[in-house]
Amino acid sequence: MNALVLSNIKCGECPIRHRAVCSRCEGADLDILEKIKVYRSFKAGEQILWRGEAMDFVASVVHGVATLGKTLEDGRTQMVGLLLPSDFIGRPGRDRVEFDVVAASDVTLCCFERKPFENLLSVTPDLSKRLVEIALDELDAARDWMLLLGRKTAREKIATFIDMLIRRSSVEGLTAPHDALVLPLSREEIANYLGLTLETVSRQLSALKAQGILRFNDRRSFTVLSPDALHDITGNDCLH
Amino acid sequence: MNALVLSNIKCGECPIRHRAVCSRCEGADLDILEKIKVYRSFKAGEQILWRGEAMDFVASVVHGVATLGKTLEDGRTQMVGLLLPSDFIGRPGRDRVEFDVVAASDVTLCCFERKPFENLLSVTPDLSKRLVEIALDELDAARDWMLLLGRKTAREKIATFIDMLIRRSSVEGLTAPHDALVLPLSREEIANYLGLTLETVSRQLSALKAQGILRFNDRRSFTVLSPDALHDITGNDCLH
DNA sequence: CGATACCTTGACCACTTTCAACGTCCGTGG
DNA sequence: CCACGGACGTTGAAAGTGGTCAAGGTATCG
Repeated sequence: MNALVLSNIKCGECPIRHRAVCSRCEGADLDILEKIKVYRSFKAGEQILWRGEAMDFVASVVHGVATLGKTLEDGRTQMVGLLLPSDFIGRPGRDRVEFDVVAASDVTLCCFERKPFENLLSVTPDLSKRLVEIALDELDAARDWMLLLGRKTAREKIATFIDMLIRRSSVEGLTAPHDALVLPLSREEIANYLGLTLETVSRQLSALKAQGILRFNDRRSFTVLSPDALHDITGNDCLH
Repeated sequence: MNALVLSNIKCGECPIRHRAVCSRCEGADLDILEKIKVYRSFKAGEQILWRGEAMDFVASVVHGVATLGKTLEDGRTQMVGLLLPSDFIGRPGRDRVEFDVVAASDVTLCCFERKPFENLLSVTPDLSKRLVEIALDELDAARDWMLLLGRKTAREKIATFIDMLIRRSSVEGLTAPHDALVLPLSREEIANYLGLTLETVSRQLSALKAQGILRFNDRRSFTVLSPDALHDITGNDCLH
């Protein structure tokens, strides 16, 4: 890991405090976290961690979007996770990652040195409980994505992806003025997330536009004109 | 959950003791587990848990194979996990499952009542550590499967599946005499695991047979004549 | 011995990928 | 300021992989 070190902001003023791994920590515990944390920033496209690399740090995403990806020998890649602000990198008891972590946009991480963090973990049930909760949420998300990758059509995959963006649109960086949403990924990255090619992604987005379900302001920002129609396409349980 | 209750065997004689959730428990902790455990058995094809159902029990698989599956409204299903002997059902702090659990063969479970189990969990770090470890292993497995579902060809999927059977062949129930392996699932179940149709599974197995990589004794049991050739087909990192 | 569930194989079809060309946006340097 | 170049995105046509539909085969259990 090789990145700019920034000046920290106080935990009390942190925009992701309410959802991040530290959300249940107060007082003395928070003081310790405050002491061992370091902000680091990465430019869009920079590799944050390489598969198999030892992790000296665990971290929360403060700003920006990062991707977790796996690659076959011949270069085919599949994204296995998307890290938005407040999401966490690092697992209790594991010192290396099994995938590449890449900054999809400019990213700021709140990094904790591994050793002190694990020490705190062993004496702070709130922290370790939260971490287990986060891991289980990721497991649920991974399994939902398995259903998408294994059984959904290109159309359903795109609709599901955008539906997920709507659900997570409260996090910073996914919204533009006038209720517009922002695609946090390029067409190629979306393709790698959905198990498609970038051409298919582009065609399906064009199709949703042609059907009046989406309206694009520019290549990255758009408005969902008909959220219900979109949700119906996802193939997921209907809401009513 | 609705199943036969069997007479228990002693934890000390349990075939899955060394790998299961209880593997790190000794003495008094094991005595408590022994007291709250109940063996239940299910016939092949029986539903063990329904998606969304409240779980009164958590359990380890003692004998047999169970599947975790998700289903879209129109009936398409994707298997999101395979439970072999020693694998665990149930998550710390979660009282319902997000998928269906079905017995693929006759299954025996070692069930622990939820409440006493969670009480024990909160005072037995060995047990909760092991449970977190299990959840993280499942997360890794889920992500490997995402790569398979999103990016591998039918041929690679089948090869990867059989390669995995070889790796896990030490567990009871996957081997037949003379080094033969046993498919723990029907063609349709394999298809649901790999995001294929049963016809494609059948064709790919026939192709591997035609190439002299597999030899079938009957529909469920076969011998891998060329493990290296099989592994090369998986698309995973080569071993050397 | 027949019924049924499971599996195999073939022919055809559709969806997604592949390959290719063109378009658009944006930063850089003349 | 505009021209150029490169990254990114769109669209079209052709190809190919896996799906669908259909028929027949095989094992197993009454």
